[in-house]
Amino acid sequence: MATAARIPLNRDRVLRAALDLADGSGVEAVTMRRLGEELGFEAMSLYRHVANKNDLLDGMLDLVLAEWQLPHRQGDWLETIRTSALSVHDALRRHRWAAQLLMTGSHIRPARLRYMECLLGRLGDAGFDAETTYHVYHLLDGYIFGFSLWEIAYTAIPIDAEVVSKLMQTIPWDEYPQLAAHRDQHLSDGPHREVSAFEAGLDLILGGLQKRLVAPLS
Amino acid sequence: MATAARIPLNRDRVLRAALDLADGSGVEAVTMRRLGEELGFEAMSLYRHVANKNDLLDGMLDLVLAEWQLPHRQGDWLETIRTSALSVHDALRRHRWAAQLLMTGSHIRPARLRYMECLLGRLGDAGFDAETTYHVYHLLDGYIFGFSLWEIAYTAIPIDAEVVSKLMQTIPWDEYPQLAAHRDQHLSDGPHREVSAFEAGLDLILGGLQKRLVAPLS
DNA sequence: CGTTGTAAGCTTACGACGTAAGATATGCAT
DNA sequence: ATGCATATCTTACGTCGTAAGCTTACAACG
Repeated sequence: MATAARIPLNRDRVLRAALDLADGSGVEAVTMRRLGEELGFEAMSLYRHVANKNDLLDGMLDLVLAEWQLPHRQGDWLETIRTSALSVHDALRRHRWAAQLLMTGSHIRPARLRYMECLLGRLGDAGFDAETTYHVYHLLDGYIFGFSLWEIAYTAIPIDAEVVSKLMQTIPWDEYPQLAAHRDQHLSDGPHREVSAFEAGLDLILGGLQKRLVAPLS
Repeated sequence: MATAARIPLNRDRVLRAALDLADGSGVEAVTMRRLGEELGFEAMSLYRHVANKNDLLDGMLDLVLAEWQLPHRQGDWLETIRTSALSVHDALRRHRWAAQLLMTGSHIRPARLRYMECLLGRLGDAGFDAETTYHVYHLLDGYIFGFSLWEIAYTAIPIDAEVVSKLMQTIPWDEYPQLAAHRDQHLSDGPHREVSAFEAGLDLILGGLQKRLVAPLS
């Protein structure tokens, strides 16, 4: 660390170090002092390259948003939106902290706007009228980001032996027989390991939407 | 405030004051010092009634979870789950900060476990086999909480004239024509005001699930 | 060569935060 | 009056983001 320390700092180095730190230790570990230490500089030196902490977080978020695949305007609309949704889901899973940042407002980034624009355009091209597009957009956006957020919240902690034994002891399982059975399914290997609830729900929604599109008055 | 100050403190008073403070000024305004001030006591006095800040947040969350309507085990399963989902959605909208707390783990409360137990039981009663119940549970839970979370994040700021004018200036709308149209729909009155995307998506999912239940191999 | 301007990094300090440790006050049983 | 338990307050520590100002390093120019 000491050898590389004197390579001068720049915004990109700061942002990538912050991203690595967040990936490894969670976004709450990203403090100016800790980040400075990681880079071999004093905390206040970072302010030469980043306006303030919020700007730092924005920059980190931009790096994640760059991993999204936008719903482009050619090909089957169902397939396009499906692929894009999965890429968003995956990017957020790779950087769990990003979901938190997306929620705590004031982080509306250009890439996010571009995503919205593309999705809205794709829905219009698919044949939805303006009124329907308005609702379908909210539905899809809410599902894609919401589900991802929730899933991330529940898989934030890696499930090792210690966590399992703690859960086993903390919760009065005899009061919750159904939940205990569900827990066993989680802990056992089996066919359910291969299925993604996110994909399943997405397909239910997309399937329903397609039916509405073909026969809107049914 | 000074007159009521000498009514002795108790856990319930502390929790309700914290809830009011969070409802009014956001969960980030709930600091021990500010909360003490609100009650007319010193910050450290609160620790007689609350183990630490995490315990305080847990207590606040319990008050919100008490507003959830569990999916009971009689009547039509679709209707039961639908009603319960709407009650969760509404409770979280009433206390937006609660969504944030639900996400940042370690806040698994008994009421949340009871909710899980009920929903799992209801799915089993409805006729889903164990394997399907496992996935349908994840799907519904992810949708209900996820969508609510996302919706709350995007409606956290009350939309007044100032916010609107700021958005108008900040965003280069000519780069995003579709988004501009969507914005206009938001700002205009019209039939879309009456429709809830949350309900629409929920119905798409529940409808799809019912079809699977009736004809699982279609 | 010295001088000087600028950018990069560092030091110190302030007011927030959660909370540990211990001092004080209040009320009640003896 | 005395003793004790409970409730409240005081002081202090280490964390955070960051404002203000200082020091260093280097390039341009005479």
